[in-house]
Amino acid sequence: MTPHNKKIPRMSIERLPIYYRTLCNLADNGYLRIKSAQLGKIIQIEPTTIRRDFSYFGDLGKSGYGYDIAHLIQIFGEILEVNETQGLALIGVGNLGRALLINNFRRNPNLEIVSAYDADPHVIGETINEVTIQSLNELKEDSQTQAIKGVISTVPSHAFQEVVDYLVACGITSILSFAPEPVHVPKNVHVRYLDLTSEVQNLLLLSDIAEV
Amino acid sequence: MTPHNKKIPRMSIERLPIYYRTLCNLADNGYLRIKSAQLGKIIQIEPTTIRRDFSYFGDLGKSGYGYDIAHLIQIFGEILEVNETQGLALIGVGNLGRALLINNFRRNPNLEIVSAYDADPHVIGETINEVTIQSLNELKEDSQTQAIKGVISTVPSHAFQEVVDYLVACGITSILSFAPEPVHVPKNVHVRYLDLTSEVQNLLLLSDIAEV
DNA sequence: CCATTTTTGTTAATTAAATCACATTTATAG
DNA sequence: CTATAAATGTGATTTAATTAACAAAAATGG
Ligand SMILES: NC(=O)c1ccc[n+]([C@@H]2O[C@H](COP(=O)([O-])OP(=O)(O)OC[C@H]3O[C@@H](n4cnc5c(N)ncnc54)[C@H](O)[C@@H]3O)[C@@H](O)[C@H]2O)c1
Ligand SMILES: NC(=O)c1ccc[n+]([C@@H]2O[C@H](COP(=O)([O-])OP(=O)(O)OC[C@H]3O[C@@H](n4cnc5c(N)ncnc54)[C@H](O)[C@@H]3O)[C@@H](O)[C@H]2O)c1
Repeated sequence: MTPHNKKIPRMSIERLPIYYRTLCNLADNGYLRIKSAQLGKIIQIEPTTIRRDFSYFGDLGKSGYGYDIAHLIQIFGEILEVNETQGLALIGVGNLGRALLINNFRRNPNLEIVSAYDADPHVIGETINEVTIQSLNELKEDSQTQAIKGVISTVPSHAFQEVVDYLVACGITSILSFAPEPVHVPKNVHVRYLDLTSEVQNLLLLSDIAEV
Repeated sequence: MTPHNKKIPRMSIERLPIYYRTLCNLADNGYLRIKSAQLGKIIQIEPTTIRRDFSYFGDLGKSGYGYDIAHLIQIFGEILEVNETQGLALIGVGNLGRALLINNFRRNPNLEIVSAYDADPHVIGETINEVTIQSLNELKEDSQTQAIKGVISTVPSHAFQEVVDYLVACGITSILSFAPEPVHVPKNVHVRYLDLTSEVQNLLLLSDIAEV
């Protein structure tokens, strides 16, 4: 059997980071192999969903044996490009941005906030975790001299569209926002939202609507 | 036509908070009515999806007119229970938890972190934004004297299962975690994850796999 | 008041995701 | 080496979500 050539479903890709992280944890704990049923127990995904997901990335398992954890990590790590540093820029170093910068993806060696920007003159010039906060208009030049693969924005909603317009002008195409303000961008630019309020509201809602 | 009696799809419920927020913004800006097509433009959802979603909650629109914004806000607000304060507890007041507590859902008058807990004696006793940080084992009593509708956890992954076990013992059934550690809970307990690393990895991935 | 336009709500069609079910492969034990 | 057990990978099926298409309803403009 050869690897699929069908288009890989969006949801299978979305689950890759979870697979990757879980497999790394297992490897760290000395495990060498895993069966879809065991993995499913850990991350609460049906084994059959796991097997189908994996099948999109090649013939990764062995019948009667399971999957070699190191091999899965190798394959998934390649897709996630964990062997090259993915430089990120942080826009808005308020309370939330500061927390992200202090942590700076400690657990993910290949993700790194390499530069940070703010509009507040009181904040500009301050150094946190070896990153010196700059004025946002320095980003254009920075993005030419260093690889910035994406941006995390923790600016307030009211500033977000304006910031995004500037980022787009700088050639940034991947933006993750903590402000839920919907923005308009060219279709080659991707904006994802991490919407805390919606998450909390849904959490409370789905508990109310007592489970199936 | 009468309201549906079919089961409301998960995804329609998931979108409610976004509808609600957007409609409130429109109302704040003086708008009185909205058409599914306009709303779709703003939040990037197909008008037909919006109309179908709305239809689950009653006969809310008028042909040739659109939807009355105040009416939608009323209906959706009721479902989201925005008129009763939803008390939340915060567990883990490190850098991230602190940012959440300082903000404390400023923009959402009905969501409120009413108590905060940590394990670190240096942190316990400190007051942030009128909330005094307590030892986690105070939560059991607190949850009996004040309504805690849900918990936000910003404790490190390695502590999360232990914290969750305690929360479950206290009768908490809704938990939002910033640590991606998968935990086991009874099936009446809901855990949602806000997984920053996965979001970033997917953001970069989906940009690589150049858009459809 | 009537004709035209707009826009909803929903049935039908489509697309996407998850799951079932099982033939096939490999491991293992005797 | 063979028989048995275990687990994968994938067609077939089911379930869920989205989108298309359009009849019916309401508004608007003579
Ligand atoms: N903190 C939370 O609990 C929380 C929760 C949910 C969502 N959010 C979202 O994240 C945003 C940030 O939260 P926060 O608590 O860090 O707020 P904050 O006010 O502490 O920080 C915002 C930062 O953005 C900077 N900024 C403003 N306009 C800018 C611009 N045009 N360019 C560059 N920087 C600019 C400000 O100077 C400030 O440092 C919030 O507005 C909200 O939309 C925060
Ligand atoms: N900060 C980030 O950028 C970031 C990004 C992604 C995910 N996260 C997740 O959020 C978690 C918290 O992030 P942070 O930056 O605030 O870390 P942090 O270390 O600053 O804060 C963690 C807090 O949890 C407390 N704690 C530890 N064990 C506890 C227990 N058993 N009971 C109660 N409190 C306990 C600690 O005392 C500390 O105050 C991280 O471990 C990570 O899993 C953080």
